[in-house]
Amino acid sequence: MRDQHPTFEKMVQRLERRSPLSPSSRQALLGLPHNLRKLAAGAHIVRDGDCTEHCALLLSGFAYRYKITGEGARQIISIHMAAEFVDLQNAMLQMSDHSVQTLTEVEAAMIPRQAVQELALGNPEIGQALWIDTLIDASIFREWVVNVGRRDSRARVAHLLCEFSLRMEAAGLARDHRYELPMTQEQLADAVGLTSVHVNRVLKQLGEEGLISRDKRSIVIEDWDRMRHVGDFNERYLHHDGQAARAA
Amino acid sequence: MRDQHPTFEKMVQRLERRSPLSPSSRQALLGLPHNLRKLAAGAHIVRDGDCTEHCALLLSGFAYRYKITGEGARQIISIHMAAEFVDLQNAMLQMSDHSVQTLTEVEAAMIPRQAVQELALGNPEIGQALWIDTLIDASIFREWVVNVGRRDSRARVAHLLCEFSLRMEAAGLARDHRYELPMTQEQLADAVGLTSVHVNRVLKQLGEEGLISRDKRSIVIEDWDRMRHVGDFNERYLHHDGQAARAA
DNA sequence: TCGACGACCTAACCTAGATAAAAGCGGCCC
DNA sequence: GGGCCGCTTTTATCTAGGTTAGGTCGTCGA
Repeated sequence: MRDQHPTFEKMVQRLERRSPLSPSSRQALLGLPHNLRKLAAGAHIVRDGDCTEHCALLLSGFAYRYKITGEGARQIISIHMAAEFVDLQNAMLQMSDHSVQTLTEVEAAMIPRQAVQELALGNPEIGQALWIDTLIDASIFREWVVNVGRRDSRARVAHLLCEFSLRMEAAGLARDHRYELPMTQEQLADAVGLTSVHVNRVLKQLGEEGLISRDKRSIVIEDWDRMRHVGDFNERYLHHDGQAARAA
Repeated sequence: MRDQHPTFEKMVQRLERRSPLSPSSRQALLGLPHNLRKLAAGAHIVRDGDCTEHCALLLSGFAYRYKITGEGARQIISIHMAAEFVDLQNAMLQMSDHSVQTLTEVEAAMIPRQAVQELALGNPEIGQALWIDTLIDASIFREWVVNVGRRDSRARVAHLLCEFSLRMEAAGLARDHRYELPMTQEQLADAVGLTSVHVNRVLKQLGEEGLISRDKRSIVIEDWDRMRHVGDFNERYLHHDGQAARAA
């Protein structure tokens, strides 16, 4: 596979944080066959109903997962960033039940789903690491159900900004609660189940209260503790910390 | 393990619908060590923050997964029925990020998490089957994000009733869109992100429109097609159909 | 037989957030 | 330099669903 994109290394580190990997497993992951694709902002990686033949690993840029209701409303279900797999979900399930679209320009490694499956089946250590990775995705989905189902608009937006901040930092893409939000207010609205008008009001208010400041798309969380409180944010669900699974 | 509870067999069938299992894998699953527990309605199986040592397989009865917000509101995240694992999620992740409580009297097989992990690591076929099982849970979470984020009250309730109907039938617990709903209107409300008062309004309205009829907790969906439409329900996300993964 | 309790139901009123419509405001392309 | 387009911001108005409060009904236990 010639010289590997450096983000592969980050992906392996990400998996390793939760699940031990032997040197050979590490090599196997780094050696996954793939071809590189450059995608413009707004391009689709997977569409609802596709029978996916590839599993995309994001090498740079951002993407989001969404569904459209019968009424035509969009709900964004998760946001993904470099070193994350999009559609490990769909690599194992025959047909995609949702769409994934890029937020920014994206470089992605398209890995044949066969290769992922064979690796997971042939190497239980890797199988387990990938499994845990999807379990953490599921944990984030659960938190989003709560966010959208039971928090008011202020908390919803604050919660999303907090989640983003921590995930960006964990990915090495931000520091000091300061980052570039790669989405429009309309996309933000579709992520928290509000309208863009109302998201705008909330952002303004959070600014006036000194909780955040922003300039164009860049966000600074000025008062992390208060923001955490306003957003009812507890990072435990991200499972960023340590060992997820004890070795059996 | 003496004589196995018959629901173990159903659990194996459930897994087999999506992922092939050899006879020996089947035997290994049936032979999982466990002890039986009988739980009263309203008992906790796992609490948010617990370090779980067991993974519960529901043998009879119903349970639900939920989180409580800082404001004290409850969001129900999923409902589980016989032959389903609750907390396969938590068996692999160190600490539970949510609670699971019984809706009815429940018999559960408490399987030591070590045993599940060893089996998944030692037998990739089983590892894959369990992985896929959790991926389907995740797919349901995604649909719930949409339900709660972007559908109006009528559609939300209808959607939940449709999902329940199909899942009950798939589990052999119902027929002809007729079933016993094992939850109060308040729990229903917490599942769809509404108040119980409003759920009551909506149920009444669905009844008046001839979409459902009910008597105490028992529900009959009188007009499945219309109900499906009202609830914007597309069962694909349940992945009930066939092969989820092609054998590698 | 009488509470006590839990679930269900209803009605009157209120508000958070939706909707609609338009004005600013950069870019960017020609 | 001018026009267009996508995004943000704002204002005014409306409504779906929340809140509060109370009533009904069935069950269970004393």
